[in-house]
Amino acid sequence: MGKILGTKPEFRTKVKEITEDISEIVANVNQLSFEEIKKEIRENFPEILTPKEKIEQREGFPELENAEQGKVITRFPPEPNGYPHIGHAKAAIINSEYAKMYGGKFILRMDDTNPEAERMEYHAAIKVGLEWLGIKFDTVKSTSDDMELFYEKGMELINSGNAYICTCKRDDISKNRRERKACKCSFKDVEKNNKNWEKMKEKFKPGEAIVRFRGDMKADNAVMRDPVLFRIIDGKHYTLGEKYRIWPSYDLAVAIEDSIDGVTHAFRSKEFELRKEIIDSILDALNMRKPYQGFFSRLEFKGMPISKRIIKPLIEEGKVSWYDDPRLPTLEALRRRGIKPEAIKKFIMSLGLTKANTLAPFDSLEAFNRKFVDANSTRLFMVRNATKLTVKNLPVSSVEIPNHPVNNMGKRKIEIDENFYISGDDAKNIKQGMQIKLLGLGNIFIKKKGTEIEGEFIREGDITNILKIQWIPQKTAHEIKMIIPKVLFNGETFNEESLEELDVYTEPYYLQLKEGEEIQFVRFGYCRKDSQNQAIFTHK
RNA sequence: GCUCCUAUAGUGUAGUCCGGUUAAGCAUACUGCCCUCUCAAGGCAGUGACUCGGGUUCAAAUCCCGAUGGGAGCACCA
Repeated sequence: MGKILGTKPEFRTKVKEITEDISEIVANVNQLSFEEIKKEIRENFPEILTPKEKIEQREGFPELENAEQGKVITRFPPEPNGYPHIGHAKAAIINSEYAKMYGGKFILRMDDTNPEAERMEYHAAIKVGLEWLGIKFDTVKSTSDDMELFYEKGMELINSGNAYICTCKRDDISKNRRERKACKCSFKDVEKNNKNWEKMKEKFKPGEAIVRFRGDMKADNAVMRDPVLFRIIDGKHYTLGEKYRIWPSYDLAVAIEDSIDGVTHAFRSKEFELRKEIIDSILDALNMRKPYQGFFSRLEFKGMPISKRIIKPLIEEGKVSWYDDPRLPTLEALRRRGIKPEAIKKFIMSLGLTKANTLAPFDSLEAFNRKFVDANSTRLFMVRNATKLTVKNLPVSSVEIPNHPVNNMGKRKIEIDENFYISGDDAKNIKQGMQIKLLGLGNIFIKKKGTEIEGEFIREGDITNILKIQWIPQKTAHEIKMIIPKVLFNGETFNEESLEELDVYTEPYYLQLKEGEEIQFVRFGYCRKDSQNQAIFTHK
């Protein structure tokens, strides 16, 4: 019924009549046996039997409103006040993808209007992180490049009566906001405001005076209740030093920057949603062009804190090593862990532009990553909880083993004698009298099982349904530390077992791999070579 | 407390604006089978969802009202 009305809209006005017809037909059909129905369909409506065509999935993000090919400008405005993490990646990817989608421009703008928080170190880390992600910008700038412009626009707002200088105490301002009451400063005339503005340049101390936008103290949206436009900060700015002491607030800076930079579409995370109104109001008061503002949900992984507030104490207490600790969701940590930038991008694209809260489990990122990593990670043997195995009658003194099961990644030669290590877990499953296969080597008959195992080479062994295990020759075994990162927090509590460290043996070929290369330890999982003596577990 | 945002399988989402062509698509997870000198990858199949209660309508995941859960804002941070 729905289908009929959907495909033939002309029937919609005659719904009553059709309903009767349909019930009659359905009743008739129901009289028929299953076989008869089948026959009827085959003879008269064979198209029903052909499988449905797959619905085309949209590639990338949804289309934008008011977006013209070649004219979209987006931007990513991080504050250089910390190391970049997966949340930054989301904002950067969404904005840059839209620019790409419409053949437009993408701006990186360091949002540095709070000298107390910002540092060159973070500025650099953000650039490194974005470069690693493969994000390219057409323009790189800093908000602080435009200080003179902010002053000019600030004066304009003061002179047009859209802004005033407030010398109330912080607590009173906050109280008035809550009670939706204007303070006495709001009634000062333009002349007085101009005088106070001059005084802000030297005389007033930080905290004694601020410039406020004349919003609406009665507004339901609390950020509209005369927000701050400028405040005095005496700290040393990381690039401008002590040149300025009056700094624009986020609202003013973002509004003006996006407008003059020609940004057409600005995407920010959801917590800024209420600021849309104030930004539009400021631009209206200045008669400046308003960009479209879009919002998306914050991205966090379950049990992996993003905020410095939580991470910093962990570092100080030595619970995590540094911002690149593989348990953290910083870009540097994800890189060390073996997550590929392409996977991060795909993953973030898959989350879409929803405003619903996202607390993604790490597995979905892992699934994307596995696909990128599988094709070119070297397969190597590695054993843990090593148990000794001696094998008699070996016909060869070395074997060549391919580095990848399907792709041509070369072979490696392993020298062998009768002494091997195998994994303790495998040793447990081995019983006297059984046959096992040492991968790439051949079948072994188990003659004796004790704390050590003794076996004998068999030329023609079983192939199916026997234990196939990896091994390491004792004489060339290379010991490395295997680091297995796990979830940092279970709910609110720190997971004391979040970092497992294993001493394992691997092949000497490990030493020839480049640092940072992805390896799949056979029957264990994907790992990234962190150094000659350490590997980090990426995922299964 | 006030205000705003949000709600689709275990998880993440598509669809919602503009009700019908969807017995709700995809990914991941899980299960089973195939392939396999890895417990990976690959191939095939399967389980599984529209928060709840009203209303409008011939027809509601989709529109309206209410409730409930989750998140955010009420900074001289961004």
